[in-house]
Amino acid sequence: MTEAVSRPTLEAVAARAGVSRATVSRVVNGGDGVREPLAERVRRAVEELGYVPNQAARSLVTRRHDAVAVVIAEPESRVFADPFFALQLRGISKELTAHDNQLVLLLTEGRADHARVARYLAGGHVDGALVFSLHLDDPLPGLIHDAGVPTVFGGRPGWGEDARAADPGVVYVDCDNRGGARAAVRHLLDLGRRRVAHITGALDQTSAADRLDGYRDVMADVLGESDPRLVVESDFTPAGGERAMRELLDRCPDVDAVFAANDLTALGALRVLRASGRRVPEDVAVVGFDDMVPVTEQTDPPLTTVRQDIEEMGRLMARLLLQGLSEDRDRQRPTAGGPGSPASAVILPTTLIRRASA
Amino acid sequence: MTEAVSRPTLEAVAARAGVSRATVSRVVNGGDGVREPLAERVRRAVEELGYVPNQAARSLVTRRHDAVAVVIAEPESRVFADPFFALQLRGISKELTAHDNQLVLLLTEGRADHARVARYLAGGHVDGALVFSLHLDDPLPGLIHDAGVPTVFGGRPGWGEDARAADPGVVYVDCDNRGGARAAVRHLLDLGRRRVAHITGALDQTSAADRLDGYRDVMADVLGESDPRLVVESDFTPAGGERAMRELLDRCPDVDAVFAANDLTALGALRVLRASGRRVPEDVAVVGFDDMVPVTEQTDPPLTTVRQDIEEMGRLMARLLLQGLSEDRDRQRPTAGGPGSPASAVILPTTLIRRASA
DNA sequence: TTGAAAGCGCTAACAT
DNA sequence: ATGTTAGCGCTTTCAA
Repeated sequence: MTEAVSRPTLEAVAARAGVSRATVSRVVNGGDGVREPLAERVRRAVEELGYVPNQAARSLVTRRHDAVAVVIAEPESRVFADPFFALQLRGISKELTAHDNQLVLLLTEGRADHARVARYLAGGHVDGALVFSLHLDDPLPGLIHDAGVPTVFGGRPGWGEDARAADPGVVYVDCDNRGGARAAVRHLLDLGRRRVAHITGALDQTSAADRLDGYRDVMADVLGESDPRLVVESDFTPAGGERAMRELLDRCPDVDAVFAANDLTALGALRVLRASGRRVPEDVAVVGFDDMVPVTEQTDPPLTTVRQDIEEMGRLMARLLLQGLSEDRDRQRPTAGGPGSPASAVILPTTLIRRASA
Repeated sequence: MTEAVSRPTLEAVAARAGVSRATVSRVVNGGDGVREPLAERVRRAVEELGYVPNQAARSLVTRRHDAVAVVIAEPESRVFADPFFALQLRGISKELTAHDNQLVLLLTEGRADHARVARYLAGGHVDGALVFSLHLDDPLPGLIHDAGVPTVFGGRPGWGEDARAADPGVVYVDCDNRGGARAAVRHLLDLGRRRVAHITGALDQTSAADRLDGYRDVMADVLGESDPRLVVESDFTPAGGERAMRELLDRCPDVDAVFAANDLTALGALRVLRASGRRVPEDVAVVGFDDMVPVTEQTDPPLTTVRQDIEEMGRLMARLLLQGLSEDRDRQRPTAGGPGSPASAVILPTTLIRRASA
């Protein structure tokens, strides 16, 4: 264990430079209003002593932390098996870093942790929060709201239209799940497929629900009523995809296309299709969602999918939050949301990426 | 954006409960030395006001933060494509949470970020640091040492025996890379294979170097001098594994076994082997390293590999750090390392997991 | 432009 | 057992 020494204070720097603490403080924080020769002396003293401001003391008076919490609420930790979160984190980290903010990661392993997270957020450790992967009945939004921390959600929060209307200040970033799903299904129909199935994601998440809606939109539009047996519920994992695909082959052996709720699910489906002797795309065409390149380019055959720019979503969430924070500071009052406030939802577009699987 | 309100202070709670700030402080921090009726009154006041202690103020006086930085120094962000980090993070997060510590994640996207990280660590935001994925010429250990933050490294730091000797306080957790590699290669030889190749990891990391050493140990032992063309340098990624395997087939078409530096590499190798028409394990046996179950169980054929308990490593790193911190506090002085100090290296065992690929 | 001084909210001696 | 008080290191009026 490396040693931890007590660091010099403003006071020490001031003494060394022969000025007051106030002057040192000014220099350290941008230094306007301090004449050059003096400022230089202070800078040298800072350098010589290796002075680094004590953040706790600073926060105590400024009430800023330059830190943002990232809350990932994935009970049955799919969290990291899925590159999805990783990519968002990357985007967030980049944006925060660019604005000299720190990232405090709060992983919740289930209900038990919610109180802890709420307490932390209420504790005023961070200036704001970025929250992911909410589920329908998640108590977190309520707790976070009560904690009074400016928050941006990743993905449309799912606590119902009523609550949504009651709290118009909610800000979130999402991709056009429904539109992307429509494009995928339309593509399959354009290919001449008629028995187009859908393996859903975890339906307690809005992304999964929205993709299902998109699928239904197009099926209903083009084919009139669609066969409900063609929809199998799953959970965004490869194993779930396998299970679902098996069930699908069982109930509808004549299926000729599958739209999977994400690439990981498609991966599982592909495996089962191959094992069952079906050729992709000749017998069954497959489309995924997300476009995790390491996955989609290396499946056999390479996966046609709906791309969303996940890293950009992360970056955008962070940007929105920081922007909101600085606006709050400018007007000395937190934003309450409402019509005049920053966009309360940013929906990123999706693109269909054609590869060999459909 | 949700609103942010100004929270009640100790003072307010004290007023409401009709006691002094000190008493409230005592109750809030465990409450020994306060008689029950009073304590109860305080607790009620806390409850009614929704009081949450201001962490900045507390840290200012206690010099504790109950927060630990996790530094992941992976320049060319393989960071999240590889479940490895994710698993470690999980372990760390669990352990920290159990001890009411927060996790501050510092991702570095290259050299440029090192100064920032160093500044942050020196800024006294966190009580300690957990540092991963160092490379041979990494300046980070030096910077961290200068910052004077208690640190535990993940994986044997690689800055040479000299520096290592100069700083005996270095603590790290690693798995028995060399021993694991030996077991893998011995297994292949036991299978009767004689042209056993090794696809290395990124050799600027000690884990890769140690696995290579293990391979060489056994090859030299059993076969005497081994053919250097059987070793191909790679980088721990699937794409790297593919490249390396192609090169290997090129130079040694008679190869009958491959020990890959990790599972991801093995994945790439398997693909190339299949594409080349070789059967696994009949023509070429393959062994990986790590045992990322989602990968190893779903390759075709399932991958024989050397298991290390990655999550446990993370947990252990955190535990070691927290332990060191509390000891430091007990003796009022940071640990300087040395013989009397806590274990300076914990090496976790590895196990060979036999599946179908070898 | 610079300095003096008053806190920010909390803990920890020290009194009582 | 409880209260009083003195800071922790910093920013920020307010005077000079």
